Amino acid sequence: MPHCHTSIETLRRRGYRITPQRALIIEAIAHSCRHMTAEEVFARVQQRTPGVNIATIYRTLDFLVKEGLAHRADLGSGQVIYATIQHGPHIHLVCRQCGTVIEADEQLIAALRVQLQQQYGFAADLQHFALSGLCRDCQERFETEQ
Amino acid sequence: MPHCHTSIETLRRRGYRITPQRALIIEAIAHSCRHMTAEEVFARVQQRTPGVNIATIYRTLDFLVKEGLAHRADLGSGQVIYATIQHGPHIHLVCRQCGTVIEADEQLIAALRVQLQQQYGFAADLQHFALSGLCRDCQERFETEQ
DNA sequence: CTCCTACCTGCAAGTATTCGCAAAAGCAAT
DNA sequence: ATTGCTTTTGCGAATACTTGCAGGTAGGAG
Ligand SMILES: [Mn+2]
Ligand SMILES: [Mn+2]
Ligand SMILES: [Zn+2]
Ligand SMILES: [Zn+2]
Repeated sequence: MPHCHTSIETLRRRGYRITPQRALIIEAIAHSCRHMTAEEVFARVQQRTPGVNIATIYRTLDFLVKEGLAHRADLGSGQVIYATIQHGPHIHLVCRQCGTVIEADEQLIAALRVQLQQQYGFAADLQHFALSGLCRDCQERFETEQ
Repeated sequence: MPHCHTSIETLRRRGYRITPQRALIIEAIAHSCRHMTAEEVFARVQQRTPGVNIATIYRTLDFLVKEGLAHRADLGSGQVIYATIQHGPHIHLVCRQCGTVIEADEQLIAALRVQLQQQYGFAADLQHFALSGLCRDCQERFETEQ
């Protein structure tokens, strides 16, 4: 997954500085096919270059999200997860009762995306996000208990 | 807004104990027509009954969310906001570049709600939530900068 | 009204993340 | 290669929650 270079070039073109820390962090999330927590990125970066500070990890991940090169999602697990924009698009359905996570197809929100753009001029980040609610089992439990 | 009683009765019916702390917190969010942060709920509760701990505020607000009696939304302001389910349904569109918040009509996600229920048996909490993205101005800025 | 016990709360310590500031280092222009 | 300006980083402290645990209390049984 050599998408690191794409991201790095994009940032350079936009006038940002490419520091070793940024390159390492971009490489870390580009090489993971899954989501990563800030701590996981930190551990991987430390392996190669000890001395990078955890605050830099957080700052850089947030910077990449702001630049549209990474996604952030809070599934309510206590730690936020990050992924590259290459991470296949999908929605996480998180049950607020039991914590179960269902992965849903992002096609579901294709229509919503178009409407938000047309009615509000808002380009929503819907490639990778979390929705809270009740899973089937917990709905049934709620109904029987009233 | 005497919805406190409805919430209290619901909880009692479900077998939970009604402590003075819970009653105060329920009353606090029921009387505010807006969102409240945990700190704001804390301040209001303290006025009436000093001694209630901030941990109880957080635990109770999360408990109310889990029981479906309150909504929680993270608009990225640094503090999570809570509101009763009476709070009129709407979506917050939060720009990840400039932080601007647009309030959008929840009708936009009526179709999504139905699809999630049919395809995944998931009852999504879509009355009051936040979507991240780019506002019109920031989109234009991004395009000109490439 | 009193007792019992599971559920709740206060407290203090822990975790995840953010922020202010001074020093370090990209990178563009000499 | 050197300089200079501005961005970025490291560090330590602050913030916004969260958790473990021991003692307190709501509310049902007797
Ligand atoms: Mn995912
Ligand atoms: Mn709102
Ligand atoms: Zn569930
Ligand atoms: Zn914007």
